[in-house]
Amino acid sequence: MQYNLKTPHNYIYLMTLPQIPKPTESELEILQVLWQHGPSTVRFVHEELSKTKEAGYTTTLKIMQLMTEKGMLEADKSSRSHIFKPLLQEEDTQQQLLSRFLDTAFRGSASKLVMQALGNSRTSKEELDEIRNLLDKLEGGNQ
Amino acid sequence: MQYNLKTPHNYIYLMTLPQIPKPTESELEILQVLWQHGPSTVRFVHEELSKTKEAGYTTTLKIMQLMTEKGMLEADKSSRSHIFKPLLQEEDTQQQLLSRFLDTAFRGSASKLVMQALGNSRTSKEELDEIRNLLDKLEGGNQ
DNA sequence: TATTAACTACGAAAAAAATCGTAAATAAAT
DNA sequence: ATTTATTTACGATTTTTTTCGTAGTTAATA
Repeated sequence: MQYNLKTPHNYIYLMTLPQIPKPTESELEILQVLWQHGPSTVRFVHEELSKTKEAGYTTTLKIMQLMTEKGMLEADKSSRSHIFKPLLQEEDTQQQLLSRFLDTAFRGSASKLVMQALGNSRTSKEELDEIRNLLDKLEGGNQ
Repeated sequence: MQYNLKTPHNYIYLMTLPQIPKPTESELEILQVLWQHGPSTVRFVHEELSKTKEAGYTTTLKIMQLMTEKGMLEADKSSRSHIFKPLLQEEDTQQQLLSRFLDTAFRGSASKLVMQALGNSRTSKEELDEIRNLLDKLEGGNQ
């Protein structure tokens, strides 16, 4: 089952669904690999993580097994190398994390966060234009 | 001593300063109170936190003491109720947390983060204009 | 002055995350 | 058919973070 919070009547699901705990940083790293590359084996995920991080294979395995217990992943065990797919949607999770991060790190000020994010990272002209479009839309509808 | 990463020659300090560990979420909550209200007693911080959170007084005390050991806070012990002030600057810390969050949650895509942040929080016209100004500046200097 | 209240110090424990070793099973290679 | 390699299962340990109780000190109050 996928937790897609954007289906119609999602408020009903939101109330009845078991609460998905916030992924830890290690869990998020694993989710990123799965979101980016699709359902994968532990081996693959571990290789990906090893590019930027030092960790034992069984550590990655263990975390992924725990994530499965927690309902974050689903394991297809039909072949020997189990294939894990994320049950959390990337955007939903990002939204959830962002809203929390915004509160704890920026005391809820989205504009401060945005200013810092833009100020300190090279963002392409295309992306900046995209943001400008969004601004237009927002200012139009706002007041 | 204040860790102001924006002083001249900060690269020298950056290399010689002991590494300040990333504050945990509880630590960040405490820092927020201190940043917002200035140097404060444990009692005050604890009262503030209690508005939104359940926790024992000694818990807050302990965390603040640990933060002092770690070099995040400085305690003025001249009066009985110690007065703690943050040694981490708000903006520096936010920048550090943001850059990490950007990587782990948004795989480094600032524009995605910005779009989601703006899309899902009511931001005033004034703030939107401020962001637009920044966009202008960025696109000017970019290419 | 005696009692009560508010603090800090400190240790210990509980909870949450991450790490790792080893055994058992399965597949692949020789 | 053996041997070797890969994989999962699982328990145990370590590390980090949070929580709390208690003792001792200082200040305030009766």
